[in-house]
Amino acid sequence: MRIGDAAAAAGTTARALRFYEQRGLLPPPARTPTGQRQYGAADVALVRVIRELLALGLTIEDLRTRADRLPLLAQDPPPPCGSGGSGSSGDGFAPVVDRRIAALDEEIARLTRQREELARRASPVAG
Amino acid sequence: MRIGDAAAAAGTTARALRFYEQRGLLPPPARTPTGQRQYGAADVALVRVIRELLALGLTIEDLRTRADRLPLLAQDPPPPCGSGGSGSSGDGFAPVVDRRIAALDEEIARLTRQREELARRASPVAG
DNA sequence: CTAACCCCTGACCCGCGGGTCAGGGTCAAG
DNA sequence: CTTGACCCTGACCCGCGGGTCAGGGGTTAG
Repeated sequence: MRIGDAAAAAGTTARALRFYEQRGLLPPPARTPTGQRQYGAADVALVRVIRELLALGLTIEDLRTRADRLPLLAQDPPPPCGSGGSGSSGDGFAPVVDRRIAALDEEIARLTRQREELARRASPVAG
Repeated sequence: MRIGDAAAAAGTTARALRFYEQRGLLPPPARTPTGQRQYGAADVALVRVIRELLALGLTIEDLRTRADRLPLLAQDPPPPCGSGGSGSSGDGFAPVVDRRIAALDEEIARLTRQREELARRASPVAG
């Protein structure tokens, strides 16, 4: 499977796959003798996981530092929960997920304050 | 008043004042014979208004297209309400404020969905 | 007069997740 | 063999509100 097909199968672009590889999220795939990247179904599943986590607001750097654990999340049945307390799979993602949730709470509160202040100015019922 | 003092009085930096001037938010001030910018109290008040509106999420472009109306907002008593319906002062800001509020609502909803999805994954009570 | 600070313009830098081009090589079908 | 679609790398571009640097000149207290 060449990069364009793999990208389409994962719902993204070839550029994104090269970018993830360059940033260390995606392991360098095998190459044909002429240098073209070759992907398999597992790679496509991995890319889907990466995009899902990015869409949830984790950063490239968050994923890069835990790139070795990403394939575990890509398996159809998530691995059985270990003794880890708050992780989604006993993996190392709990800290970054917790930080992201905290950042989201802060951001939501900030935007809510902005919204209220703007609404107050737009209709000065008591102001 | 030179730029550094005006910036400090408005709670920002000299760089920001030059930037606002370059983008057309702030009228070009008088200059000394040697080219240094000279500001007055009205300019400082205007800069305060600009920063307030930027902090509420309006863009440089939003303010640029209405730069002529900004000084009205800088006056201590806001001008009496005209016949304009939903404006904060019968000015032309209502449209951009409404758009910004809508954008905020959308963004808040998006972040809230992200937060819920992350929380769901972090503690899979019913995954 | 000199030191220390201020100001001038113009240009590049930040984060962040890629998009888009430029200039070339490769693959599959006709 | 040619054509068209695809792939390669490297480099610059986006938004956005400025920060920071570079190289030069102004200003003011001692």
